[in-house]
Amino acid sequence: MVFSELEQLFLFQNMSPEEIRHAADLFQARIESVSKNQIVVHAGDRSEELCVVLRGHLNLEVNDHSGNRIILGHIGPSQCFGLARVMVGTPLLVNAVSTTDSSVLFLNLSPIQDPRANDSPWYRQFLLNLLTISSRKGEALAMRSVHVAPKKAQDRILSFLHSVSTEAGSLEFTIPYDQQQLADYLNLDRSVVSKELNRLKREGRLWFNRKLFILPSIEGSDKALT
Amino acid sequence: MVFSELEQLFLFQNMSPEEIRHAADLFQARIESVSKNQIVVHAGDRSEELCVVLRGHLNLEVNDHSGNRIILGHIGPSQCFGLARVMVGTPLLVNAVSTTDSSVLFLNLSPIQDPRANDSPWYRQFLLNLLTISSRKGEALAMRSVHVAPKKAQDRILSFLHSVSTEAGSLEFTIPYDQQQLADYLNLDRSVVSKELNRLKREGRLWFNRKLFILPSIEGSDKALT
DNA sequence: TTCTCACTGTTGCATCAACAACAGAAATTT
DNA sequence: AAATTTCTGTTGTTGATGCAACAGTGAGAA
Repeated sequence: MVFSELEQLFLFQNMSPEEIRHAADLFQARIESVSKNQIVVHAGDRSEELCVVLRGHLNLEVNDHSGNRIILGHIGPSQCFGLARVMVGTPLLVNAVSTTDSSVLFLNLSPIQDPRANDSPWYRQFLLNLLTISSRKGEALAMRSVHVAPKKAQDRILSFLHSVSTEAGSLEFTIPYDQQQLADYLNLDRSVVSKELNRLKREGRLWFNRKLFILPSIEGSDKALT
Repeated sequence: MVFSELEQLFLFQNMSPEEIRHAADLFQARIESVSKNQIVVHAGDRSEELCVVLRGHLNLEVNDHSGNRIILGHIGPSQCFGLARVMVGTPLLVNAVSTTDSSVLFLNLSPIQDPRANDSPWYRQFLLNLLTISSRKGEALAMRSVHVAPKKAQDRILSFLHSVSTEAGSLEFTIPYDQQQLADYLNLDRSVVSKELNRLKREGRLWFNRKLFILPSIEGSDKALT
């Protein structure tokens, strides 16, 4: 177990290496390597483990009962998922699918509910970190809901791209999805995504190549992209 | 301030009346009454208050930049919202709109982040309760994402209704939305919702009146509703 | 009771996304 | 380098949804 990389995680923010070691011990921390396109955790899973991505990328996917794929979000390095099922006790709603080779940290949080377990001084900080993480996840889901809301494909795409641009703090950015995945994230057909992206490119309203995007500096006035 | 009703809240689960009093004091608890159709908290609000509905009903709404209304969810008695903005520090994404006369408890959570603030024994329990609440909110948002995903209006409606039925533990249940609100929740046009609901009723696949719904006991075999 | 207003039912039309299908380009693999 | 696979671009057709508009119904207020 390499503890040094754990210190970088937001999950352990404001905790000393010693405290992190305690936590890792209490929660039976283990690290797993997974190759591309594996289901890291299956929907319906009931284990009480929190999953933290150390390296690589995962998508959270639901398989509609009509067989369609819904992508609810993306989990990058230092982000995590699976908290809700520990706290609420419901089975995992999504498949967590690796889109690259990845390594994932698993923490069994069952002791978290046990009243006798902890008066450790770090415990309070750890709960605060979890709370922040959970809140961020909620915000991300709410943002997706907003991106998916517009009736027209163009508006959905632009809503998403502007959001990513803002988060990145730059007009040039990469998105974590290829076109098919973007379509599944925005609840659109892939052909429509391709069509609209290329229309926007033709009209000079953005430039893109694969997962790299550039938005014009001032909306509608910059023809440098054409 | 009526503390007795606070003891019923999940937020204060496993806390003694004394501890609840302490918490209410620390977080400057106050209760506000609001009449129907008021915006209880505006989108963009940056206060650090957690809001708990004591009586009445609120909807969480976003106003699309195209002027369309998106309903992200419903807040009933003992449920709460506004946690994310306290933890993450982002302005509130939604308007919280009362759909009935309501009373709302406000708790200023700013001290939650302050390390010196608390070694109170109840603090850990309070954080756990917040964590559970936050997780539930996330689950609700994820469920909505699934309900909104199907391409056909019928499937969205049935996905939502079955979900409410399951939560209610009964085939007879009421939904917290009228037709226009349901349409905004499912990202559909109201005329389509009306059309599809009545088609389903005609086909005996459900019965409804206003906000009351009844689903047949065995999918597709029960004609008692016709 | 009557009046008013909010909610619901229904229609026609135009539009846009879904779907299937294929061709070309780019990236991996061998 | 060649081969294979994955991703992207593009095209028709179809059908469902969006939209606007109005009528009917029921609930609540005066």
